[in-house]
Amino acid sequence: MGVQERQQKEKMILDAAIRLFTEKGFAATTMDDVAKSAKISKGLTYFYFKNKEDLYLAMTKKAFDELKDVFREVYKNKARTGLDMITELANNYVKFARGSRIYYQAVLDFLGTVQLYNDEHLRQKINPLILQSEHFQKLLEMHHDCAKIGAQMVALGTKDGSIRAELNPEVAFYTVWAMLIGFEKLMGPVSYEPKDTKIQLETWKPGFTKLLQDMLKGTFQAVKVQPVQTSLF
Amino acid sequence: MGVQERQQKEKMILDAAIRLFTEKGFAATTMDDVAKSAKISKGLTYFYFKNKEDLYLAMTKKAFDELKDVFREVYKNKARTGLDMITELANNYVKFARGSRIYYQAVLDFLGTVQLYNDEHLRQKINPLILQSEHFQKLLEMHHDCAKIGAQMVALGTKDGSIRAELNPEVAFYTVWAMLIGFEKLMGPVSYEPKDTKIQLETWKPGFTKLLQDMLKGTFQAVKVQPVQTSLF
DNA sequence: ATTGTTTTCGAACAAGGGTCAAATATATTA
DNA sequence: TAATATATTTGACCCTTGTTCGAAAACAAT
Repeated sequence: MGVQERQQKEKMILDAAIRLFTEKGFAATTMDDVAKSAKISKGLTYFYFKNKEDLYLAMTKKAFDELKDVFREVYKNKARTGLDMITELANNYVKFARGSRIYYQAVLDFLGTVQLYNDEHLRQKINPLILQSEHFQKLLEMHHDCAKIGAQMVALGTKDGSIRAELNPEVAFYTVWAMLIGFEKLMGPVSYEPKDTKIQLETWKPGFTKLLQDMLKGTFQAVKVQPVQTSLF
Repeated sequence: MGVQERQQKEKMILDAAIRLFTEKGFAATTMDDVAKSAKISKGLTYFYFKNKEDLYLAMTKKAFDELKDVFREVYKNKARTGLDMITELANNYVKFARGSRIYYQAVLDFLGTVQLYNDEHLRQKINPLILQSEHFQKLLEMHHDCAKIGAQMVALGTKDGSIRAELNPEVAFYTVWAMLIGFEKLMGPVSYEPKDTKIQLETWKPGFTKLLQDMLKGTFQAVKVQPVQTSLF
């Protein structure tokens, strides 16, 4: 069995797993399910993957692949301002989160794990070796790649004047990213907000986008406009 | 055994559970652990709590209690601008997230759950009854309370001039909250950013805060202030 | 004292993740 | 080709752990 076929088989199993994770969630998916779905014995899945978490990490890698694609795809079309890029990225990021829930979940879980290992207290206990693992380093790198592309977009914006020149691209982009992560998280509760509340999905999304753009370009532009308006009276 | 004593006992168990969740994490904590730690039999824990998740939800309620306190505590001191309040809230929110990891984790998990049930596809499968459960409704309400206090702060800010008057308080506050959630999530990876990267924890935190404030007050205020400062020279 | 109710326990069940020795298939060598 | 080494595959089995349940113990009411 060549390397070719081995990877083929791995992919079969992983695909089955992802399908099941998507349908029933990670916890509710048993290794038996995966094996059955891939038409092999349970034991064999442990031949190709160390354990259930390993399967999840493999999926996480695919998730980051797709996420990176989202970033790259937006970055590709350079015939517009940096702010436009960021705006489109924001839209596509949310689309990605919605469209590939398990993938997005995997990405967030990874961020959570990293965060966990920053805690002195917890680093010892749970599983001290993950941080060094290949998986982990690779994922961290992919995350970093995304951030780099995003920062590039902001950098372009500062040059073409669509984004405040004084902003540090990395800092600004990480902040934008933070907004997106939080937006997606709060989306749920907002949908369940009682009817009498002023915030609703329909009002939040455009409001959020506006604020995001304001933050990047500043209200500086508005100031230039305002005097003109005042002078009308 | 009066209601008094029953609640006492419940609290004993819950406290034991929380202690263990904190130390070893939810997954690694067994019901045996909890029982042993509370000095009762395993079966009895199921008399007081429906199951392990019920225990977690009980903890989530306490988590939201504390979170609400964070909001209230900041809101209490009214002798300052709305923007100052939001700034302090941001600091305390992050402090809370760091200081009470499991509590914060529980809050985020809850948001995740809500989000899950917005998905047509998933709502059917996993557990269709949680949404209607008392727990769930109560938690949603507590979340909503926090949002209301936060929006109040922004509203104050729009009145005292520290925050752009044209902002919708609810929209603006939810956006701030989103930023905080994302900030905390991205904290981990940022700490692990390779040394050659421009973003580091030390640069991000102040940069983030600055952007948050810029977003709320716009650069408009800065324009008003600047002339005064300039005239000093 | 007797009966009913609440609390408590510990044994047992079932599900599921993970292991392993043996069997089967495949490749290599003589 | 036969024999041997290696790689793949299986299914039975172990072990942990969440959860259930019947019965004992403690307590309250009659």
